[in-house]
Amino acid sequence: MTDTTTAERSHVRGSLNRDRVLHGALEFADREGIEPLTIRRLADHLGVKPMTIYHYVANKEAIIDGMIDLVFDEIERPPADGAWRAGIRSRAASLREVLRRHPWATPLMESRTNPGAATLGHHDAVLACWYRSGLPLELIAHGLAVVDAFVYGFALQEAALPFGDHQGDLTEAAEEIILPLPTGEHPNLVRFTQEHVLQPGYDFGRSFDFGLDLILDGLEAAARRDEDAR
Amino acid sequence: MTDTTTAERSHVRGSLNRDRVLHGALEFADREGIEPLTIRRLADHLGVKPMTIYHYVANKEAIIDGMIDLVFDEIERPPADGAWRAGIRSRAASLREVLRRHPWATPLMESRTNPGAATLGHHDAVLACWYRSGLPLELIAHGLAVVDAFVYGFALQEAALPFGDHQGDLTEAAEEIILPLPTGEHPNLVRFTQEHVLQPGYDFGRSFDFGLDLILDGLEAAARRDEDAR
DNA sequence: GACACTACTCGTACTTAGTACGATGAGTCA
DNA sequence: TGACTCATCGTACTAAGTACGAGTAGTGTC
Repeated sequence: MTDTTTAERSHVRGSLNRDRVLHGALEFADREGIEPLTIRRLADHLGVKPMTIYHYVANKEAIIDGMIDLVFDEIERPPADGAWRAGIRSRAASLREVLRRHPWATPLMESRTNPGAATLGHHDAVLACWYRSGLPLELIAHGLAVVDAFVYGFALQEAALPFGDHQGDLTEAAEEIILPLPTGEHPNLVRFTQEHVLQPGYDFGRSFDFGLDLILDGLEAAARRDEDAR
Repeated sequence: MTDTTTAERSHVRGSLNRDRVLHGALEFADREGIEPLTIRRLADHLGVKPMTIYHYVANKEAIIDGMIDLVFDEIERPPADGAWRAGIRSRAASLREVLRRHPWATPLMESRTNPGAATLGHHDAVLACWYRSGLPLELIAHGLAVVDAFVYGFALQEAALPFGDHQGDLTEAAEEIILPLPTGEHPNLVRFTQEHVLQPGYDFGRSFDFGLDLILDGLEAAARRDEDAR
């Protein structure tokens, strides 16, 4: 969205720049996770020595701020026109997809105190869509909070699934963690695992569309009730 | 829930034990956050030297596992009888309250691969309540995922609010972050801040009950539709 | 009462982080 | 050519996690 022209390098001498640092960090975190992301390893990944990085960013915190802003930049914004419900829906779906690509980011998205341009722009565009709905302000605020809570929480749960969400891993993990439990102590956990999680075709992600539509339906119903009440 | 008898200390000599380590860590994290929680600082907090701690826990990861299990232990479980909706509702409210007391815990609740007894027991009790609802399995799975996603996501957002959620802090933060933005660049952000967030009596938390009821209503409606369809 | 034993505590030190400070060297322009 | 600039990096300091093994204070035994 915010187009990252590679322009501003007037001095071509340097092979590195802030952009490459941030994208390198993003790649690294996607592959290895955010905890293993250290300045030294990032430097290796970028083919430079650790201290070189500090020429482009103030410190590690600034790198994380920048990474989160890159993530926000990837999220599809609701179009400036069209039905609000479709806009909110597709933005929510996009947010979820982006968080699947960057599972380490979920807990950080709303907790950074130094929002970047893409972050602010994204939130502004989302608010624009909500405002366009014509819903009463109270409902807009509720909708905003509930939809985002749902998407972030869902992403948090998806991130906790044994990686890749390629069936096999999940099956394996379920069998390793749940089934060997002391016999009979957690009957419901075992039952649910066996008759649902371990069934062929099981897909946690299916609950996403279900939940999102459930929430949007509920909001529209509330809007109708609200309208009738005046 | 899992009652933590101080019994198993047959040798009274030691002033420390695993329990005190974990509770100390919990207190520390509640007060200072989880990042500042280091073995050295925890040792200070407990009045011992760092290496003493390792007599009671294998390593820092084990401390975090234990802390999360303590948090799960604080969550009110749905009672073994009574209406499922009330059980799910009060458990969700309790989960949210617990996560408010331990905001650092939210991202970790579902991502630890070494669940403790309280964690497993909690999930088993929640599943029991869902099963008691008599909803079709597919709906149970959706309900489970959607309610938890909502609560965790909501907690994540609440944790991101300038601490204490004592009005003043939030007002201050909103004024410091949003209002000084480049004039006119984020009209919706500014508008929403002014006409909603900065209004007297604003309370983000109100959206919790709204969202939770919206989801539960939606589930009941889906259950009715499902029943009619057979 | 002396002694060995055990459980707990801690001192020391090694490894891996973040990063301050200043040196080096390559290109640029006068 | 020499002064200047800027990107890169070497060195080193501080703070983490924690391995290893030494001290020590009770306890039970003869």
